[in-house]
Amino acid sequence: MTKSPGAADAPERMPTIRDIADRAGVATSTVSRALSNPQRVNARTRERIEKIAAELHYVPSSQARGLSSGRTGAIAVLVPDVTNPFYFDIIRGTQNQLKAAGYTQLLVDTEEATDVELDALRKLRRTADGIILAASRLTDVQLAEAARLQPLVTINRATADAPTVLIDTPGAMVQALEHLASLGHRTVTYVGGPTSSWSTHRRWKAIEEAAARRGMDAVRVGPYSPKTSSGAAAADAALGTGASAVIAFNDLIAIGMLQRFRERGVRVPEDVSIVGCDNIFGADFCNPPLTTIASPIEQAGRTAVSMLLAQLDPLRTASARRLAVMPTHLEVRSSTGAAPAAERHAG
Amino acid sequence: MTKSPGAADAPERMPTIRDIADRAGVATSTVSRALSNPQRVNARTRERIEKIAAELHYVPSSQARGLSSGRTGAIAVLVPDVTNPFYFDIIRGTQNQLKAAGYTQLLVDTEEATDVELDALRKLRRTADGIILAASRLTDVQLAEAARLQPLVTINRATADAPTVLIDTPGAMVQALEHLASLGHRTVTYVGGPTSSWSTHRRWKAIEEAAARRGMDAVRVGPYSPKTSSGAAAADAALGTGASAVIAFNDLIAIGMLQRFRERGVRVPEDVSIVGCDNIFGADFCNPPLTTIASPIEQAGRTAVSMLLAQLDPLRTASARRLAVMPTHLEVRSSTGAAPAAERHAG
DNA sequence: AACATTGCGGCAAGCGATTGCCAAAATTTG
DNA sequence: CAAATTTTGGCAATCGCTTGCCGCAATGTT
Repeated sequence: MTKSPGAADAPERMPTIRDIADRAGVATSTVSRALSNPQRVNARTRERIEKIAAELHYVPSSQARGLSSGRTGAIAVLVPDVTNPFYFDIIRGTQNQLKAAGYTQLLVDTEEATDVELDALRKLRRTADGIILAASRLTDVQLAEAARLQPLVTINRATADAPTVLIDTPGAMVQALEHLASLGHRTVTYVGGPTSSWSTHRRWKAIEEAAARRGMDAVRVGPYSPKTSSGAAAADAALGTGASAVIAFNDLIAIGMLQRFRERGVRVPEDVSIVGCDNIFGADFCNPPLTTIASPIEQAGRTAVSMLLAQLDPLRTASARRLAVMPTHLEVRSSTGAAPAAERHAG
Repeated sequence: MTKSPGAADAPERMPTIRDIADRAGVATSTVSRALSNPQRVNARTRERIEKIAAELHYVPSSQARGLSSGRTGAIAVLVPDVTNPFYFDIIRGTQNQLKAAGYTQLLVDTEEATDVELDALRKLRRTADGIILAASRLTDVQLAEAARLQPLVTINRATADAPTVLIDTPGAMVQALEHLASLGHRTVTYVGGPTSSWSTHRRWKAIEEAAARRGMDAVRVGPYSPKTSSGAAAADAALGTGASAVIAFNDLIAIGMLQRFRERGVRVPEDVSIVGCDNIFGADFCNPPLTTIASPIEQAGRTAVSMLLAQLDPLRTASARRLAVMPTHLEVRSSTGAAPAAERHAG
């Protein structure tokens, strides 16, 4: 006896396709087909095989499967910062949809850095069947190259080279401006996000144009890192512009500004109005609750997954949508109010 | 000519260990060793190989590597709800540490459901080298079985069968109680979390005991789902108990309660004091800012990774820590205050 | 100088699936 | 009932890498 029977308490070997084949008295290829290509095999043998597989608690090795088939069953989701609540919503959306489709989600934080992003992308060519790239920091050329090498969908980063899910925040910026104008504001300052962010430029452009159209003044400050901690500097800078209203790149900055304004005794919205962007967790219960630009972010994540999956499926790839634009709207809460008298006279 | 040269714009085949071997004029085994077992090969040949690998932008196939070596290079992190900000901090911590160690993070949402958790665990035996199980809903037996089958570390769920990272919230509950007592509160109600949560029982027990010791009354309401939306019901129930102070299972519920209290015209902290738990994003800027139990959650994630990695490493596995307790402290903000007069007299 | 070590690299057998090709069996067709 | 098809299942080659084993060469030991 080399081993006492029953003492098999060691890291039990997992059953393989072969164990099933032996028990069923068929070849491994038949088992493989029965399990992943059901119509290729007789219904009765398939059932028998499935039964045995279930008894054995068989779980296919995605490794082996991936090696021979080329598919990995995993989709990577790249976000600039896992810390940012905005991406949480995206992650939640992708997670849901991916799980439903039987895919595994690989979560990668690119640290808002282009090189980390490129590096991850390169490594993932092997590991993932496709990529969802949120708020990419890549240049157009880099993005095109990446899209050429692997199936990819971008979120909030338009490109002709890959399907894209856009959140129409620029459109909502116009709403925000109108909202502020109707409250009597004549000048607005935009608190910009990271220079590498495609969105911040889009938003500023939208604001600039809309402001020009309605004869308002718009100035920009920044860039600021999208964190609440940037809010203090942003608030001080905004105050420096003398504007009575500010639109922030995102809610994180806006919430940070709220706190700074309080410290400095600046009342919101009496002295200054502020609108954020993204309607993140917390925007509704901060003090005062933040007027912000809301959109179905989680759905953006889900949509991105659908588009990617369509791209992966040779049958649907042709008919796949290349662009989805998520609607946005201005969620008016208490951080915006009538412009102070001084501002109105100046106008 | 079967193919026009240079027209290789198709999904380029990725270089393999073999391409490198050919160029370097060595066997694939040498390349393999040079790349993943450097001291096993001569420095000069190693350098040569590394150089060629770099030129080719070689990326090893984790699939193939995993298949032959048994290791996958991935660690799965299971959380009950990716939506919950508390887990965000954990995820951030694990993500950091895993990336630093060269591992890939697989994020899985178990939807607070035991069967989903078990199912994921089973599938992951093949896919991941180890598991980090946050706030597991498993029974002791299930957990023991899981730990037997694969390397695993739990967070906030003690068990003798696997290394554990505990956040000492019960300890902080005592602090919270003392804090409330010193403010004149005589009775406190605990708003419980999900029945399947191990933490909620631990916390209640700690409160019960501490309250008994200092002659306070403690009652429990619940269970409630850990979401802000549960706050309304929780707030109403808490009001029903007549207690002047409440300790909530977590900040999510506490923040939801804050909103409900405002709706009902109950002032915080004048009429009722409330303390949360976890110090999540938002606890500092809600209205009023929440007194809560804080701890280095992100570090808990990092520690869990370290413990798991130690377990994976045969050299360190013996010396590995089996238990880490993260310190906690009461972060006093504005949601707690002196007990209303009625309460003080009653005491 | 003869022998024992050690260092370095190659050979080849897997790891667990998938899949192209082929042949036997079952079914349809003329 | 034979020929033509279609089903069904097996064989065996891969996928890209790791690793045990072996042997040669270089170094170290008396």
